[in-house]
Amino acid sequence: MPESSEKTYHHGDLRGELLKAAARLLREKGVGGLSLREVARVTGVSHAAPYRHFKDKAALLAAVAEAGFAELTAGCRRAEAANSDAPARQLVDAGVGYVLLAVRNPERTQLMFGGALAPADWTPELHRAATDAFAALEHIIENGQRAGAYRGGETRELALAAWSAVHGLAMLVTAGQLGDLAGDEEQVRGLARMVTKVAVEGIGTRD
Amino acid sequence: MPESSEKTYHHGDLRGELLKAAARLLREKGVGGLSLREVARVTGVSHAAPYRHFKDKAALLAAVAEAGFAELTAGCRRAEAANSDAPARQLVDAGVGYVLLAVRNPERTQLMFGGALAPADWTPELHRAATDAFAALEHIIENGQRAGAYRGGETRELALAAWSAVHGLAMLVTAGQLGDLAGDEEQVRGLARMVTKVAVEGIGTRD
DNA sequence: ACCTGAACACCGTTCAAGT
DNA sequence: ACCTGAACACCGTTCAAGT
Repeated sequence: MPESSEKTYHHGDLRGELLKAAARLLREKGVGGLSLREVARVTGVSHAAPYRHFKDKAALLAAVAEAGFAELTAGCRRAEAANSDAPARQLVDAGVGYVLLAVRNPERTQLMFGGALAPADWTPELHRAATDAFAALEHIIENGQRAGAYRGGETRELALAAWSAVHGLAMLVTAGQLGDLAGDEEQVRGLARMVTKVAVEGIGTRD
Repeated sequence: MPESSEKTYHHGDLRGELLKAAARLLREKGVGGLSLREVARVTGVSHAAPYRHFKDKAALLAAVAEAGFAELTAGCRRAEAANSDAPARQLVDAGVGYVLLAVRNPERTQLMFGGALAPADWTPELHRAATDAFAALEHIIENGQRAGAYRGGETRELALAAWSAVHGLAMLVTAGQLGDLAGDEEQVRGLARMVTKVAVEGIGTRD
């Protein structure tokens, strides 16, 4: 509640406020329970106002998902930078980070990967963000191949195998398929490390 | 359109018809586009009638998801039976079957794992069906351990690693994250085989 | 026992109109 | 330029009433 402008039609950044409110409501009520009207209500604006800033509800959700992919990419790059010359550790760190990020934002993860956003609702920006995240992972695999830690050949395939393993665990945990692990971050970390290590073994040299 | 009963308040099996209609609409319009009112409309019954057979919309969806888990379990058992004394082949077959089943029913897979069903909406029957599917996979891993193909120790952990890999690929494909592979079943089969083999290597003996 | 029809409180989206 | 308020066509769910 800024004292300066009192009520100058929401001091400029309605778009940003809607985004923040949407992220919060998503976390609280889940993707099914989030309504555009409530986002507007909570932001203190009429239910038609969001349409000045987003084409429709899906566009708002796409923007939230985009931020999620950006965090995934950043985590991957951090893991790479923190373990130069240790490709296997790069991959394990990135994998653990991926799963932890998912478990800390289960509803957003469902939004990103669960099909709440129909293919037609994927904005070009969202596509870019998702592609970037995969590229960051692929880069880590490439490092490992160059160092002779992983077998040669199709980098894309090895990256897909590693991604699948980590992504699968993340989805199983966020869906609650493995029991209620949401609180027990240490256990999640352990499972993520185990699964990622199996992937490292699986794509490793020697055969 | 049976000629016998003409219109005797829908010849007995409204529950079954609703289930069938729901499965069809789910496939056609996705989990977000499916409404209980349309299920009723398509079945030729008033929009309040389904409530005689299902507590609410979530209960109907849960029943559809349940059937999906049952198919998963059946596929696993088929893969096991078809490859007795070849544990690695059991796992690869089961994995490929898992991914193919998902890609053939993308919307149902999103329903089963995508979080459209809130935790509170998981019926006991649905929980049972999901647990059974994991148990069927675990059994295949156990075979491999007994045969000395996989390393000893926690069967649950090895099974989780394998499940994560296969599940991750299935979710990435059905979410369209890997491009539009829905049509190209041969390519999906190839990717599934590759990912499952990496998992077999990863949990294999020798280190 | 099983289904209907009206009713209620919500949605997403559009559009004229206000400042 | 940016927002409002009424309107429209939908929802899920409930409940008295019909057969």
